[in-house]
Amino acid sequence: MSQKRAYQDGCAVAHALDIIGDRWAMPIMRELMLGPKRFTDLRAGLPGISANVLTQRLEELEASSILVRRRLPPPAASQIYELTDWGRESEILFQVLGRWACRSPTMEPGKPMSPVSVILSMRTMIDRSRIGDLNTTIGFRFGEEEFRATLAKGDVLIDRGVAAGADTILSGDQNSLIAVLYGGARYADVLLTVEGDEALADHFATLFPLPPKAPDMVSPAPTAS
Amino acid sequence: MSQKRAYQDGCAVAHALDIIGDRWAMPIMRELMLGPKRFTDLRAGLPGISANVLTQRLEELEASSILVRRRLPPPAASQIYELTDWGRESEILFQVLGRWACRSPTMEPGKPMSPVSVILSMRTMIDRSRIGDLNTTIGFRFGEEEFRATLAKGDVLIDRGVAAGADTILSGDQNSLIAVLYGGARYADVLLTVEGDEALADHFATLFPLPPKAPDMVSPAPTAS
DNA sequence: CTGTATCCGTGTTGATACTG
DNA sequence: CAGTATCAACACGGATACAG
Repeated sequence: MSQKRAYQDGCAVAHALDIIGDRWAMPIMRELMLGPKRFTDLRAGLPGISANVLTQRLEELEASSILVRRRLPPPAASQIYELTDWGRESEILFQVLGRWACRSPTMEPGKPMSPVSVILSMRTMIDRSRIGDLNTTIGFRFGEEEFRATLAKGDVLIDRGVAAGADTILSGDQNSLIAVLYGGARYADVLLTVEGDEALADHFATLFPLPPKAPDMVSPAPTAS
Repeated sequence: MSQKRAYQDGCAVAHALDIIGDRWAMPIMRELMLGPKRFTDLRAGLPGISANVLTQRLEELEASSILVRRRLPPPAASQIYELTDWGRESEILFQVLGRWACRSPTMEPGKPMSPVSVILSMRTMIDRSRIGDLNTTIGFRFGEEEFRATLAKGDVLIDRGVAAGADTILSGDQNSLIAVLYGGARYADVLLTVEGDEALADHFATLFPLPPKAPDMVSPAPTAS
């Protein structure tokens, strides 16, 4: 007889919080954003979550039509979790939330990130105006997971995909890439291997400017007339 | 010695959830979005919150530089809570969250909203392309709170402000306005009083189109090569 | 009147162990 | 691999009492 705790509020934001405001809900969605995953793969990208909580969140997210559970065809008889179209449209939430939060006065860098987080952060933070006439492909290998960034016509597409064949391939620890993109580190100083065009890899690292930190104060007077 | 539960995750979204992911944190920010409020005013806009939880959230939000606590000058010796600049910049979170959530297959309308929620929903949902060359002011009176919408040059500004002097003034129950704007109800059928230009009030109500509901399914194949 | 502190019943969360 | 069961710790909501 567990009536789920809910804001009794007509506000759409309150409804959003009712369905994705529970602990771990959004990180789970994040891990599925670049393609379906199995239960165990989800746990790997969510250090600290326990199996029972993951089970419960998956049920709730399925009930909210954010994801669906599918059984793979016979050869691999396992289950996978996959975002619905509407669930995938929530990526804008992650982008806006990420852009706002990275300016937090209390955010401290250096904590580990999952491969999917790193790729999504690139999708969020890349400055398209800096792409210019770059026309190239960059591959990423983080553990078992592979991704690819395609830059062309001043735009970029970053997605899951085979790294082989890219003009440059970055392999190793995804956290090291964060240190390079946002922390000013050089590839030589971190746990990343660069194969192929090294100049391209260096240029790529300049496409991710960090916005300035927010001052923790309130400006003159918002006025309530 | 209570170390606050936190995702140990470098992802900026995880940091965002660490500071605004707790229950009631975002609704509190919402209530402050249109100007500072006192403790008791906050409770009024947040039915269901208990005093101790509100106190705790206010402390945490202050520690995160989202709001500041100020003591008003002598005459009214009470405290107010006010968003910082960065806190106010979080409105984009509410807008994106609201636009995404109002398409939820499981959202049911009709639940009560606070005056601030209603005003913020207008800021979020108004379709600027429908404003045309309207040049007018509309006032709102919900209980003690007054707001004003100024339409000019194809744009709109909606804020706290005295309703008197507007071309049309809508007074009464804020939930009734929701029914008119998004539910197709007419002013005559709800608990709202229209003073002034009634045709304007009717036209105003057509500026808030609802996006279509999301189907609860997943499209063909996102491909994970 | 405006908050703050404390207690208590309950539900949620999280760690470990275990089963199909 | 994919979860379920159990149990301890914590967070929440409500009530009450208290301080400026």
